[in-house]
Amino acid sequence: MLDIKLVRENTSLVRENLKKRNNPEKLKLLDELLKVDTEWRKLQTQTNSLKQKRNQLSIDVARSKRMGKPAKKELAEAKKVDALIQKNDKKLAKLETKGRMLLLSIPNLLHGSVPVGEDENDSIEVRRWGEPPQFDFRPKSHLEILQDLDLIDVERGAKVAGERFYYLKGDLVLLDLALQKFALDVLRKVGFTIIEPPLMIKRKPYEGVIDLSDFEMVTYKIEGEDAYMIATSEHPISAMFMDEILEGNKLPLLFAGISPCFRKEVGAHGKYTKGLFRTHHFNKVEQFVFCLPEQSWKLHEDIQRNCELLYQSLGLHYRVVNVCTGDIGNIAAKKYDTEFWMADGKFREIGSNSNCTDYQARRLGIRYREGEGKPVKGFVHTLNNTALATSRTMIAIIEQFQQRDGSVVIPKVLRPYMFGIEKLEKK
RNA sequence: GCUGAGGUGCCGGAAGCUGGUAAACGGGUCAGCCUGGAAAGCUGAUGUACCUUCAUGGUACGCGUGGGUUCAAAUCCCACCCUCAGCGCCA
Repeated sequence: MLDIKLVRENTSLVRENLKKRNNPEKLKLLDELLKVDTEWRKLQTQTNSLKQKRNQLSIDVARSKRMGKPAKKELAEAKKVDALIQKNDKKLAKLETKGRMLLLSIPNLLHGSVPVGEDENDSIEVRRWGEPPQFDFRPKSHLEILQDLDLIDVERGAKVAGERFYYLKGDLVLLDLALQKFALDVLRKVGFTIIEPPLMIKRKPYEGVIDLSDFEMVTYKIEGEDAYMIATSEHPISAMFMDEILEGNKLPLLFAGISPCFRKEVGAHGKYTKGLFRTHHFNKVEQFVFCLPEQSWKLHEDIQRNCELLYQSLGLHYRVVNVCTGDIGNIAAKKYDTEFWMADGKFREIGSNSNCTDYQARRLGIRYREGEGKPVKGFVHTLNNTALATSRTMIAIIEQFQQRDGSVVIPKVLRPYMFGIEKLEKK
């Protein structure tokens, strides 16, 4: 959410920003927002003076009563004023809701370094690490390999839980756990606090974190309860300090969240969904940062380095993309996607790193001050970056390190976490 | 899940809870005075929104949240959230 004052006072800046996004709808919404806001302010002022009148009449009534005099005239007048106030209050509430919805739909201000473009094809590759693996045989997809090795059961996953659920088996489970522990160990060493968040959260904090449309498209709701399954630990962690004031001298707060992630994936039609790539739940270690505004751009690069360090230690071939204006979404001011090489020769997303500046924090009411007792200075900045999503990282390992005999070599750094196993192979 | 107590400012914490302008007392922070400088002391300020202005000033809102009754709600009524204590259930 942007600051409504910024929208009012610096409309041209907001307008220019929207033009870059290849989304003319949003410009219309901005105009509507300005109209609603003007109307709201006018009515607010009007209603405030009506309330002043009512308060005065109320005092008059009280005074008359104390002196034992009837106050018929004042009561009648007060009733009239009150009716008007109630009417206005209803209108105000409507305008306020409408204004808030509109304000929420206005996306964040983009950083100057974000490339302007229409869709993912206009995003710019900023670097590439490693070399694509060379095979002297036809490389298989991870799903083929895992099924050949009897490490996954997709059919029974579908029978019991539905499409895009699965059973992981045998050493593949160890690999999943090893990746999580490995990521936590690395992040812990560079100063992150490990967090295991609640896996279900209430509607109100969730509204502060995601777009309304995401409730339908992404999150599972528990029937009959005010509870939603989290789609990533980013959500409960960002909502953690909702409506709180943080001490500036204790920032930045660095959290390494670990949790399963639950996603409906309603809008996944036409996207790549093979095997473990896009499933209804997966495990993930996430980096989440609360910081001062002046710290966020450096930290954005820092946490990018962290996740790349993980992929490099695993020896994976990947590239980093600066996501363009048409594909960046509403919340981030700048976003890097990290994409890994798959056996069909294409790069696909393994993680994404967003600097949300104060956009998320304003919505959640997370502010900061320089120290205890000092006045509140503003909203914190928040950043989130995948450290390691196990499902996609496992795909990368399996497809990039597959062998002619159908086995898969385990990266050396993971072996201490899985009883020294060197290969996934047929038992 | 049940029973009981509670939720008040930047923080602690009291009174009001037989409806009539909420905030004693203590602490923090900021500004001013004092000082060679500081501490202490004294004085004032210290939430949000809207209008107005060069400065400023004015109004409304604010007692966990959302409703209701009333001219008027911290106070009365309803629903919900959370904390603590006890009981119950439970890996």
